[in-house]
Amino acid sequence: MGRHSCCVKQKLRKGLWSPEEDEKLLKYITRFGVGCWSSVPKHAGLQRCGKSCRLRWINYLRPDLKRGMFSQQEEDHILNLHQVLGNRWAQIAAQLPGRTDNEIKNFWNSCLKKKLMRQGIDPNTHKPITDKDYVKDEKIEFFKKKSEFFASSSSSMPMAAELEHAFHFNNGGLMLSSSMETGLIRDSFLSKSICDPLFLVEFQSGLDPIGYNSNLLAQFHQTSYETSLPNLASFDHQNTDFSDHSGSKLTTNSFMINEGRESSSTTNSSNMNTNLSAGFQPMTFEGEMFQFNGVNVKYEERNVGQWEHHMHGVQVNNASEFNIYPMGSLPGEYTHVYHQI
DNA sequence: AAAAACTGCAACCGCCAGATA
DNA sequence: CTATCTGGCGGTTGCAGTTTT
Repeated sequence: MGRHSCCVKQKLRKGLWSPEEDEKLLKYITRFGVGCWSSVPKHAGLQRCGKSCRLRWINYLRPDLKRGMFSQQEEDHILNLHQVLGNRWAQIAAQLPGRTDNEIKNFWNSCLKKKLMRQGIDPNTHKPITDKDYVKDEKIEFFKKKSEFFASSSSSMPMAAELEHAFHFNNGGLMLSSSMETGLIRDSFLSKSICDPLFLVEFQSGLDPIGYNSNLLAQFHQTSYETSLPNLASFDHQNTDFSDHSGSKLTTNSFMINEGRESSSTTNSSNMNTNLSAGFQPMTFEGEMFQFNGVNVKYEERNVGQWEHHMHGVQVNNASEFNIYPMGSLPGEYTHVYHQI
Protein backbone atom coordinates (compact mmCIF):
# COMPACT_ATOMS: atom_id res chain seq x y z
CA MET A 1 0.00 0.00 0.00
CA GLY A 2 0.95 3.62 -0.25
CA ARG A 3 3.90 4.89 -2.18
CA HIS A 4 6.43 2.73 -3.87
CA SER A 5 9.32 1.91 -1.61
CA CYS A 6 11.72 3.47 -4.10
CA CYS A 7 9.87 6.77 -3.83
CA VAL A 8 9.92 6.90 -0.05
CA LYS A 9 13.66 7.25 0.15
CA GLN A 10 14.88 10.71 0.88
CA LYS A 11 16.73 13.09 -1.39
CA LEU A 12 15.32 11.73 -4.62
CA ARG A 13 15.16 14.29 -7.36
CA LYS A 14 11.85 15.16 -8.97
CA GLY A 15 10.79 17.28 -11.88
CA LEU A 16 12.45 17.77 -15.21
CA TRP A 17 15.41 15.64 -16.15
CA SER A 18 18.75 17.36 -16.76
CA PRO A 19 20.89 16.42 -19.79
CA GLU A 20 23.40 14.86 -17.38
CA GLU A 21 20.76 12.60 -15.90
CA ASP A 22 19.57 11.62 -19.35
CA GLU A 23 23.11 10.75 -20.32
CA LYS A 24 23.63 8.56 -17.25
CA LEU A 25 20.39 6.68 -17.81
CA LEU A 26 20.97 6.28 -21.53
CA LYS A 27 24.49 4.97 -20.95
CA TYR A 28 23.32 2.50 -18.36
CA ILE A 29 20.40 1.10 -20.37
CA THR A 30 22.45 0.96 -23.55
CA ARG A 31 25.09 -1.08 -21.77
CA PHE A 32 22.99 -3.33 -19.51
CA GLY A 33 19.56 -3.23 -21.11
CA VAL A 34 16.20 -2.92 -19.41
CA GLY A 35 15.92 -5.07 -16.34
CA CYS A 36 14.87 -4.34 -12.80
CA TRP A 37 13.94 -0.66 -12.75
CA SER A 38 14.17 -0.39 -8.99
CA SER A 39 17.90 -1.09 -9.15
CA VAL A 40 18.60 1.19 -12.12
CA PRO A 41 19.02 4.46 -10.20
CA LYS A 42 21.56 2.93 -7.87
CA HIS A 43 23.65 1.39 -10.62
CA ALA A 44 23.31 4.34 -12.96
CA GLY A 45 24.20 6.84 -10.23
CA LEU A 46 20.91 8.68 -10.34
CA GLN A 47 19.02 10.32 -7.50
CA ARG A 48 15.69 9.22 -8.96
CA CYS A 49 13.24 6.47 -8.21
CA GLY A 50 13.09 3.49 -10.54
CA LYS A 51 9.66 4.42 -11.67
CA SER A 52 10.83 7.84 -12.77
CA CYS A 53 13.75 6.24 -14.68
CA ARG A 54 11.41 3.85 -16.44
CA LEU A 55 9.10 6.65 -17.47
CA ARG A 56 11.97 8.76 -18.75
CA TRP A 57 13.27 5.89 -20.82
CA ILE A 58 9.92 4.90 -22.25
CA ASN A 59 8.69 8.38 -23.02
CA TYR A 60 11.86 10.14 -24.06
CA LEU A 61 15.14 8.25 -24.27
CA ARG A 62 14.11 5.09 -26.10
CA PRO A 63 15.91 5.10 -29.44
CA ASP A 64 12.95 3.87 -31.45
CA LEU A 65 10.79 6.86 -30.62
CA LYS A 66 9.32 8.82 -33.47
CA ARG A 67 9.40 12.51 -32.77
CA GLY A 68 7.48 15.43 -34.15
CA MET A 69 3.92 16.05 -35.20
CA PHE A 70 1.40 13.30 -35.73
CA SER A 71 0.68 12.62 -39.39
CA GLN A 72 -2.84 12.61 -40.78
CA GLN A 73 -2.65 8.82 -41.03
CA GLU A 74 -1.64 8.53 -37.40
CA GLU A 75 -4.43 10.89 -36.39
CA ASP A 76 -7.00 8.83 -38.26
CA HIS A 77 -5.59 5.68 -36.77
CA ILE A 78 -5.85 7.06 -33.25
CA LEU A 79 -9.44 8.14 -33.83
CA ASN A 80 -10.38 4.71 -35.10
CA LEU A 81 -8.62 2.93 -32.29
CA HIS A 82 -10.11 5.20 -29.66
CA GLN A 83 -13.56 4.48 -30.98
CA VAL A 84 -12.93 0.79 -30.32
CA LEU A 85 -10.65 0.86 -27.29
CA GLY A 86 -11.63 4.05 -25.47
CA ASN A 87 -8.97 5.54 -23.20
CA ARG A 88 -6.77 2.46 -23.31
CA TRP A 89 -3.76 4.49 -24.31
CA ALA A 90 -1.23 1.71 -23.91
CA GLN A 91 -3.17 -0.49 -26.29
CA ILE A 92 -3.56 2.34 -28.75
CA ALA A 93 0.15 3.12 -28.53
CA ALA A 94 0.96 -0.51 -29.25
CA GLN A 95 -0.63 0.00 -32.68
CA LEU A 96 1.43 3.10 -33.46
CA PRO A 97 5.13 2.31 -33.72
CA GLY A 98 7.37 4.95 -32.19
CA ARG A 99 4.60 6.66 -30.25
CA THR A 100 4.12 6.45 -26.49
CA ASP A 101 0.87 6.16 -24.58
CA ASN A 102 1.63 9.44 -22.86
CA GLU A 103 2.22 11.19 -26.15
CA ILE A 104 -1.02 9.90 -27.62
CA LYS A 105 -2.95 10.74 -24.46
CA ASN A 106 -1.64 14.30 -24.57
CA PHE A 107 -2.39 14.59 -28.27
CA TRP A 108 -5.90 13.37 -27.63
CA ASN A 109 -6.60 15.67 -24.71
CA SER A 110 -5.11 18.80 -26.20
CA CYS A 111 -6.08 18.39 -29.81
CA LEU A 112 -8.24 15.53 -31.04
CA LYS A 113 -10.87 15.84 -28.34
CA LYS A 114 -11.44 19.51 -29.11
CA LYS A 115 -11.45 18.83 -32.80
CA LEU A 116 -14.23 16.27 -32.44
CA MET A 117 -16.26 18.56 -30.21
CA ARG A 118 -15.99 21.33 -32.77
CA GLN A 119 -17.39 18.92 -35.30
CA GLY A 120 -20.32 18.20 -33.00
CA ILE A 121 -19.08 14.72 -32.15
CA ASP A 122 -19.00 13.39 -28.62
CA PRO A 123 -15.34 12.40 -28.04
CA ASN A 124 -16.39 9.64 -25.64
CA THR A 125 -18.88 7.91 -27.88
CA HIS A 126 -17.72 9.19 -31.26
CA LYS A 127 -21.35 9.84 -32.03
CA PRO A 128 -23.12 13.13 -32.74
CA ILE A 129 -23.82 15.17 -29.62
CA THR A 130 -26.95 13.98 -27.81
CA ASP A 131 -29.86 16.07 -26.58
CA LYS A 132 -28.42 16.08 -23.09
CA ASP A 133 -25.14 17.46 -24.32
CA TYR A 134 -27.05 19.89 -26.41
CA VAL A 135 -28.64 21.27 -23.26
CA LYS A 136 -25.19 21.77 -21.77
CA ASP A 137 -24.05 23.60 -24.88
CA GLU A 138 -27.16 25.68 -24.66
CA LYS A 139 -26.14 26.64 -21.16
CA ILE A 140 -22.77 27.81 -22.38
CA GLU A 141 -24.38 29.80 -25.14
CA PHE A 142 -26.82 31.20 -22.62
CA PHE A 143 -24.08 32.52 -20.37
CA LYS A 144 -22.19 33.99 -23.26
CA LYS A 145 -25.28 35.91 -24.18
CA LYS A 146 -25.93 36.76 -20.56
CA SER A 147 -22.46 38.21 -20.16
CA GLU A 148 -22.82 40.33 -23.27
CA PHE A 149 -26.22 41.35 -22.12
CA PHE A 150 -25.17 42.53 -18.68
CA ALA A 151 -22.09 44.19 -20.03
CA SER A 152 -24.30 46.68 -21.79
CA SER A 153 -26.98 47.07 -19.12
CA SER A 154 -27.86 49.82 -16.70
CA SER A 155 -28.58 49.24 -13.04
CA SER A 156 -32.31 49.50 -12.65
CA MET A 157 -34.40 46.64 -11.28
CA PRO A 158 -36.35 44.55 -13.73
CA MET A 159 -40.08 44.51 -13.85
CA ALA A 160 -41.69 41.19 -13.00
CA ALA A 161 -43.28 40.71 -16.37
CA GLU A 162 -40.05 41.51 -18.10
CA LEU A 163 -38.21 38.96 -16.02
CA GLU A 164 -40.73 36.30 -16.70
CA HIS A 165 -40.59 37.14 -20.34
CA ALA A 166 -36.83 37.12 -20.46
CA PHE A 167 -35.97 33.91 -18.66
CA HIS A 168 -37.96 30.79 -18.85
CA PHE A 169 -37.40 27.09 -18.82
CA ASN A 170 -38.29 24.80 -21.59
CA ASN A 171 -38.81 21.32 -20.26
CA GLY A 172 -35.42 21.05 -18.59
CA GLY A 173 -33.61 23.04 -21.21
CA LEU A 174 -33.53 26.77 -21.24
CA MET A 175 -34.32 29.52 -23.62
CA LEU A 176 -33.70 33.16 -24.04
CA SER A 177 -36.72 35.03 -25.14
CA SER A 178 -36.50 37.01 -28.31
CA SER A 179 -37.11 40.23 -26.44
CA MET A 180 -33.99 39.67 -24.40
CA GLU A 181 -31.96 38.92 -27.45
CA THR A 182 -33.13 41.99 -29.24
CA GLY A 183 -32.37 44.10 -26.19
CA LEU A 184 -35.84 45.53 -25.73
CA ILE A 185 -35.61 45.14 -21.97
CA ARG A 186 -31.84 45.20 -21.75
CA ASP A 187 -31.74 48.33 -19.64
CA SER A 188 -33.87 46.73 -17.00
CA PHE A 189 -31.27 44.23 -15.87
CA LEU A 190 -28.29 44.72 -13.69
CA SER A 191 -29.06 43.97 -10.09
CA LYS A 192 -26.47 41.83 -8.27
CA SER A 193 -28.99 39.11 -7.73
CA ILE A 194 -29.55 38.74 -11.41
CA CYS A 195 -25.87 38.75 -12.20
CA ASP A 196 -25.37 35.94 -9.74
CA PRO A 197 -25.83 32.64 -11.60
CA LEU A 198 -27.90 31.40 -8.70
CA PHE A 199 -30.42 34.00 -9.48
CA LEU A 200 -31.55 31.72 -12.23
CA VAL A 201 -33.00 29.07 -10.03
CA GLU A 202 -36.27 27.34 -10.01
CA PHE A 203 -38.14 27.60 -6.75
CA GLN A 204 -40.39 24.63 -6.83
CA SER A 205 -43.73 25.11 -5.20
CA GLY A 206 -44.84 21.51 -5.07
CA LEU A 207 -47.60 22.51 -7.46
CA ASP A 208 -45.21 22.70 -10.29
CA PRO A 209 -44.59 19.14 -11.42
CA ILE A 210 -43.27 19.93 -14.84
CA GLY A 211 -40.68 22.32 -13.50
CA TYR A 212 -41.91 25.46 -15.13
CA ASN A 213 -40.56 28.39 -13.25
CA SER A 214 -43.80 29.87 -12.11
CA ASN A 215 -42.54 30.91 -8.68
CA LEU A 216 -39.50 32.74 -9.87
CA LEU A 217 -40.96 36.20 -9.66
CA ALA A 218 -42.44 35.86 -6.22
CA GLN A 219 -39.13 34.58 -4.91
CA PHE A 220 -37.24 37.30 -6.63
CA HIS A 221 -39.15 39.93 -4.75
CA GLN A 222 -38.09 38.42 -1.46
CA THR A 223 -35.32 40.28 0.30
CA SER A 224 -32.46 38.46 -1.33
CA TYR A 225 -31.50 35.05 -2.58
CA GLU A 226 -28.31 35.25 -0.67
CA THR A 227 -30.05 35.13 2.66
CA SER A 228 -32.01 32.10 1.63
CA LEU A 229 -28.97 29.98 0.92
CA PRO A 230 -26.51 28.41 3.36
CA ASN A 231 -23.45 30.44 4.17
CA LEU A 232 -20.61 28.02 3.49
CA ALA A 233 -18.09 30.00 5.44
CA SER A 234 -19.99 29.89 8.70
CA PHE A 235 -22.27 26.93 8.33
CA ASP A 236 -22.92 25.19 11.61
CA HIS A 237 -23.22 21.46 11.08
CA GLN A 238 -24.08 20.74 14.67
CA ASN A 239 -27.22 22.69 14.38
CA THR A 240 -30.15 22.44 12.06
CA ASP A 241 -31.03 26.03 12.83
CA PHE A 242 -29.54 27.69 9.82
CA SER A 243 -28.28 31.21 9.86
CA ASP A 244 -27.21 33.39 7.05
CA HIS A 245 -24.13 35.58 7.05
CA SER A 246 -25.93 38.42 8.70
CA GLY A 247 -27.05 36.22 11.57
CA SER A 248 -30.72 36.14 10.72
CA LYS A 249 -32.44 32.79 10.75
CA LEU A 250 -33.46 31.17 7.55
CA THR A 251 -37.13 30.63 7.34
CA THR A 252 -38.83 27.46 6.29
CA ASN A 253 -40.18 29.48 3.46
CA SER A 254 -36.71 29.30 2.03
CA PHE A 255 -35.54 26.02 3.46
CA MET A 256 -37.27 22.98 4.78
CA ILE A 257 -35.62 20.05 6.41
CA ASN A 258 -36.11 17.11 4.13
CA GLU A 259 -37.71 14.36 6.13
CA GLY A 260 -37.23 11.70 3.51
CA ARG A 261 -35.29 8.51 3.98
CA GLU A 262 -31.96 9.81 2.75
CA SER A 263 -32.35 12.97 4.70
CA SER A 264 -32.66 11.31 8.06
CA SER A 265 -29.85 8.89 7.40
CA THR A 266 -27.42 11.49 6.24
CA THR A 267 -28.36 14.03 8.85
CA ASN A 268 -27.34 11.59 11.54
CA SER A 269 -24.21 10.43 9.81
CA SER A 270 -20.76 11.27 11.03
CA ASN A 271 -20.17 13.96 8.47
CA MET A 272 -23.42 15.54 9.50
CA ASN A 273 -24.83 15.98 6.06
CA THR A 274 -28.04 17.86 6.15
CA ASN A 275 -30.68 17.92 3.51
CA LEU A 276 -32.59 21.03 2.81
CA SER A 277 -35.32 21.49 0.35
CA ALA A 278 -35.54 24.59 -1.68
CA GLY A 279 -36.10 23.26 -5.16
CA PHE A 280 -33.23 24.89 -6.91
CA GLN A 281 -32.37 24.32 -10.48
CA PRO A 282 -29.07 26.09 -10.95
CA MET A 283 -28.46 27.62 -14.30
CA THR A 284 -24.75 27.47 -14.60
CA PHE A 285 -22.24 25.18 -16.24
CA GLU A 286 -19.37 22.89 -15.38
CA GLY A 287 -16.28 24.58 -14.02
CA GLU A 288 -17.85 27.98 -13.61
CA MET A 289 -16.66 29.93 -10.60
CA PHE A 290 -18.54 32.70 -8.94
CA GLN A 291 -19.20 34.44 -5.65
CA PHE A 292 -21.83 33.04 -3.39
CA ASN A 293 -22.54 34.69 -0.06
CA GLY A 294 -19.17 36.34 -0.35
CA VAL A 295 -17.47 32.97 -0.84
CA ASN A 296 -15.80 31.91 -4.06
CA VAL A 297 -17.33 28.67 -5.24
CA LYS A 298 -16.83 26.44 -8.23
CA TYR A 299 -19.62 24.57 -9.89
CA GLU A 300 -19.32 20.97 -11.00
CA GLU A 301 -21.67 18.34 -12.28
CA ARG A 302 -21.67 14.72 -11.33
CA ASN A 303 -24.03 11.85 -11.81
CA VAL A 304 -26.90 11.39 -9.41
CA GLY A 305 -26.43 8.25 -7.36
CA GLN A 306 -28.87 5.43 -6.85
CA TRP A 307 -30.52 6.94 -3.78
CA GLU A 308 -29.90 10.56 -4.43
CA HIS A 309 -32.66 10.82 -6.97
CA HIS A 310 -35.07 10.95 -4.06
CA MET A 311 -33.55 14.19 -2.94
CA HIS A 312 -34.69 17.60 -3.97
CA GLY A 313 -33.06 20.81 -3.03
CA VAL A 314 -29.80 21.48 -1.26
CA GLN A 315 -27.59 19.09 0.64
CA VAL A 316 -24.77 20.67 2.60
CA ASN A 317 -21.88 18.21 2.72
CA ASN A 318 -19.38 20.21 4.72
CA ALA A 319 -18.18 23.73 5.26
CA SER A 320 -16.91 24.02 1.74
CA GLU A 321 -19.26 21.98 -0.37
CA PHE A 322 -22.91 21.54 -1.08
CA ASN A 323 -25.02 19.81 -3.68
CA ILE A 324 -28.16 20.88 -5.39
CA TYR A 325 -30.56 18.20 -6.55
CA PRO A 326 -33.03 19.36 -9.16
CA MET A 327 -36.60 18.25 -8.82
CA GLY A 328 -37.07 14.86 -10.45
CA SER A 329 -33.42 13.87 -10.77
CA LEU A 330 -32.88 10.32 -11.89
CA PRO A 331 -29.88 8.07 -11.26
CA GLY A 332 -27.27 8.78 -13.87
CA GLU A 333 -28.47 12.31 -14.46
CA TYR A 334 -26.60 15.33 -13.18
CA THR A 335 -26.63 16.77 -9.73
CA HIS A 336 -24.97 20.09 -9.08
CA VAL A 337 -22.00 20.36 -6.77
CA TYR A 338 -20.57 23.61 -5.50
CA HIS A 339 -17.13 23.71 -3.94
CA GLN A 340 -15.67 26.57 -2.01
CA ILE A 341 -12.36 27.64 -3.58
C1' DA B 1 6.31 46.58 -22.65
C1' DA B 2 4.08 44.13 -19.14
C1' DA B 3 0.65 41.23 -17.38
C1' DA B 4 -2.67 37.77 -17.99
C1' DA B 5 -4.43 33.91 -20.22
C1' DC B 6 -3.71 29.98 -22.83
C1' DT B 7 -1.43 25.73 -24.56
C1' DG B 8 1.32 21.68 -24.88
C1' DC B 9 3.76 18.37 -22.79
C1' DA B 10 6.77 16.12 -19.35
C1' DA B 11 6.37 14.14 -15.18
C1' DC B 12 3.99 12.76 -11.10
C1' DC B 13 0.34 10.31 -8.48
C1' DG B 14 -2.47 6.68 -7.08
C1' DC B 15 -4.42 2.44 -8.17
C1' DC B 16 -4.24 -2.21 -9.77
C1' DA B 17 -2.66 -6.80 -10.88
C1' DG B 18 0.83 -10.17 -11.12
C1' DA B 19 5.04 -11.95 -9.16
C1' DT B 20 7.57 -13.24 -5.34
C1' DA B 21 8.94 -14.00 -0.55
C1' DC C 1 -2.54 -17.75 2.44
C1' DT C 2 -0.81 -13.21 3.23
C1' DA C 3 2.17 -9.36 2.74
C1' DT C 4 5.19 -6.91 0.02
C1' DC C 5 7.35 -5.50 -4.17
C1' DT C 6 7.25 -4.08 -8.83
C1' DG C 7 5.78 -2.68 -13.34
C1' DG C 8 2.09 -0.85 -15.92
C1' DC C 9 -1.62 2.17 -16.65
C1' DG C 10 -4.76 6.22 -16.86
C1' DG C 11 -5.73 10.57 -14.79
C1' DT C 12 -3.92 14.77 -13.33
C1' DT C 13 -0.73 18.47 -12.36
C1' DG C 14 2.77 21.88 -12.93
C1' DC C 15 5.56 24.52 -15.62
C1' DA C 16 7.71 26.69 -19.56
C1' DG C 17 6.81 28.77 -23.74
C1' DT C 18 3.52 31.29 -26.52
C1' DT C 19 -0.22 34.26 -27.51
C1' DT C 20 -3.41 37.72 -26.33
C1' DT C 21 -4.91 41.77 -23.95
